[in-house]
Amino acid sequence: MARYTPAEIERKWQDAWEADATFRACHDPARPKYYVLEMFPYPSGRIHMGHVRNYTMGDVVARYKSSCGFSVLHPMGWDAFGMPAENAAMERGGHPKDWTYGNIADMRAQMKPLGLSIDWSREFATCDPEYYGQQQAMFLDMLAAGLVYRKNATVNWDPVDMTVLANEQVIEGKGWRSGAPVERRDLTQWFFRISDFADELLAALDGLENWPEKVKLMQRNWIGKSRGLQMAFGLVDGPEGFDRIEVYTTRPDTLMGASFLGISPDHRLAKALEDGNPEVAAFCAECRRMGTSEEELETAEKKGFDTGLRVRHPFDPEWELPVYIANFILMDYGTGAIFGCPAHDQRDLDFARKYGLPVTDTFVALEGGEPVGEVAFVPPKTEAVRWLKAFGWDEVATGEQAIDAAIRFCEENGVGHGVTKFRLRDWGISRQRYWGCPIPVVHCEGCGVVPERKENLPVRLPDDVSFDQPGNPLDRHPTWASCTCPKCGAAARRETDTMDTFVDSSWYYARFTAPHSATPTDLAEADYWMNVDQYIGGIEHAILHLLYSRFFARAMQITGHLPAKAKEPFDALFTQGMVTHEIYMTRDAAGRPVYHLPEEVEFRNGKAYLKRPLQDQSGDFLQDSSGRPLFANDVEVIPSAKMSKSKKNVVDPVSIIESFGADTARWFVLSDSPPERDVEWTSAGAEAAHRHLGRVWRIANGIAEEMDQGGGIAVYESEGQGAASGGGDDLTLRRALHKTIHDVTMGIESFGFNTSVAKLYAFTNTLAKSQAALPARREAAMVMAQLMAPMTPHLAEDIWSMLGGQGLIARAPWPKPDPALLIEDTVTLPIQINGKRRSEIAVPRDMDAAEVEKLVLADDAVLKALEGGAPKKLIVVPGRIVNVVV
RNA sequence: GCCCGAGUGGCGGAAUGGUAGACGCAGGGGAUUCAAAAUCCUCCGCCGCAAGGCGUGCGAGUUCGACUCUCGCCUCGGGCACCA
Repeated sequence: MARYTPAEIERKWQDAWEADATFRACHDPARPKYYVLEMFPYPSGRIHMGHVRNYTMGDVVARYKSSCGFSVLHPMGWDAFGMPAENAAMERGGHPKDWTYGNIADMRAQMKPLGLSIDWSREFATCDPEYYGQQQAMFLDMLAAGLVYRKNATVNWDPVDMTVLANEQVIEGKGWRSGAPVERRDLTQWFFRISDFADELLAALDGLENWPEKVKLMQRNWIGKSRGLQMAFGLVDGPEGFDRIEVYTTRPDTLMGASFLGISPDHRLAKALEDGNPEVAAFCAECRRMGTSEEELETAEKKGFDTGLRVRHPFDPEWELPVYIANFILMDYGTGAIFGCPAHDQRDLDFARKYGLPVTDTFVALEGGEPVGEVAFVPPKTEAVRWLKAFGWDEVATGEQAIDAAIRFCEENGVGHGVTKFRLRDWGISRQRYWGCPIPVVHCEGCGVVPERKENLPVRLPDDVSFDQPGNPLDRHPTWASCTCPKCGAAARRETDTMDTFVDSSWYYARFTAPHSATPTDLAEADYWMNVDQYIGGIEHAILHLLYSRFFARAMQITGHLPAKAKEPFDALFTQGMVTHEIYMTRDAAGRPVYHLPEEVEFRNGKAYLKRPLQDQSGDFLQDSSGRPLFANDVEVIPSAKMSKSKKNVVDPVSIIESFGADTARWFVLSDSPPERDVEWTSAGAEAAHRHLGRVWRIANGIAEEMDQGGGIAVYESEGQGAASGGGDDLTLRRALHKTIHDVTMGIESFGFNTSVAKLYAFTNTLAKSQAALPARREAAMVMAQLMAPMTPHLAEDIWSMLGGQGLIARAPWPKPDPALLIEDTVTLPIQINGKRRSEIAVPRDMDAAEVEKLVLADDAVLKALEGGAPKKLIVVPGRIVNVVV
């Protein structure tokens, strides 16, 4: 008997699509367009199951929309700049360019067998000079439009490697490679003025109806719009040039509870004090040894240094407060200075207890009203509290009311003014690295910073670089930075910083609409294809990548590279979960964990064993603490975690495709878990998926064989429609089929792919057991193949073709359910007694409530529960449920 | 530390405020087979002989009815501006 052979049919149908150019995106004004985009991958060298899941979801949408008559754009590219290429060059030699392009070739070869409906003619990598040259052109346009500027910013500096470190390269305050304590250092860097757009980026979130609420909320919090009071505390005998400290606070209502002033170690005053005082200098230096990440600042022990300076409270000249330099105050936010109100802020309270500062309650809870001890009293601003120190509002008022009144009071008394501030900071894009897009400016002694001329773009990265010494290879390259000033022609020096790789990924979606245009975009193409109708990617990009892209779309509109309608580039966003796997661990003689790949482990009687004893790199067998070879019954199974190389819990899609085929991998990653949640890869699940596809194929093949015996396809062409009028088993099958069309379609439309898969499983069972006539079963199998086509396209084509379908299933129109077949004549009404299901009755769909009540009251279970009495209440929800309250 | 999310059988999960556990995995029983693989049929939340009772992380609440809504906890995961 014929068998399902994925290796053969997948190759066959991929060739057929290729020959047909099925997935070539076609600018067809006569058809509505649909742009589906998955976040493009970083070319690490291997695709992983997360990629398979991400791209399969996009492929389902792309193929489905194509069947629905849309002209679909579904491109793929590579987010190809970034640190791993340089790390590889440092660790293993070689060149980042070779490493990256080699990885791209490998990953493309691994991806192609998945049978994704991608228009590969639009492929590009962000490290292509063609791409980054256009990015440089846009940078120059943005510079001319005033969207880019330079200022000082703080970086992590490794004093041994003489290099700037990324936050992830700082481990417990030390450089990951050198182990040297990291310092903070100020460098002049390029910034995009994203904070000018803060209010708009915030307001426009409301219009993004098809974005997940959680992503919008995260962005709202990130932008962090706040209304507060900016005011000054007068210094008592401050140093020369300092008579006041400007403070921004969102809680001016607690001003009467202030007990100290805190300033950032990077504050102008702190720097001035450092000069004359070694102790201050030492404290600030210690603060600067911390990393730059917010996480590190917030979790570090809160420390302060009493400057000895005092300020006067604005409401009482006799009331003086100490001024501390504190390690947790960011210079970038507000004014770099705060007043501390320990009673109503936990961090301030911890600080006050540590340094023996007073704690003054300004309000207490309406009930209870205990004074603050070791836990600050921080109720929601909407909660009414009793004020002990109000100035200008009622004794009982909410925080919000008090804040408004406090701002008003302060403004009236000339103490300060209400201001709106944003947490969002400008986007620093300078990176002191080689493998990124060069910033196209020139430093000229006479003219200063001069933009490169557009005709000189791209400013290409030099190929002759080495990574065998510390520092930025561009900076120490003997000739690359030497150039002439575009303005005066004098000898000048190129900017050696490159751009943040987030810049690359902030406009690639626009480039896909015209990937080979000689300008960053082609407005006619952008106008047809934009916006991205469905964007799909990981939740880890919820804030930065998506916010930067939204900013870039606006900047591109201002500089004429995108039409106004593309201001919000992603109409709909879907964030998918990760693929996880169990971790298999043993311990070596020293008790250190040793991790094992899934393929090294086998299961017997529910326990995990190693297939063969472990060897180390030199081939010696590893031993456990008692000297036995590490082998059987030593494997500890740790619950699922994100797949990572270090834990070896990775499953290689290539080996899955080789043993089961792409359709099985695709079917599996779509089944089981809802797309937005993590899915656990299990070999049993993969085998089940494969078994099912084989079953579907066999059912279809059986129908095809019956057809052959009955005279071939032609006989059924004319009878196909006749199936609709058949009664009995034919009708039952067709009802189930049309219900399945409806359910699967709804599942795809709502990103409930797992439920679509479940409905297809269920329908397969129905079809397998159906006694319907051959034409009805043939129709059912063909429609089922169509419904499966977005998920398992090769299998679907094969079934379509063996049952006599015309052309490619990829080009067949999506089936529509017949409404008449969706309505059941009889419905089963569950009967609840006091909310618990106790019985059920079958009634005609449209029976009126009074009739239903009569039947219910005659039901055995109801009679028993009533014990002869009357029900207290009888609720009939027509067509759904009945509840009897006794 | 701050922000966001998720918790349902042995496992992954399903369920417009209306039959909790669809569908799949694992497991039990059976058919087929010399035997096995493959395939097919069937049972399967927990306690209980049964009647019945209990069940959606924990504790309250709203409702005729709550996995679903509200409040308070617990646990796990993601993000925190130079990883991408």
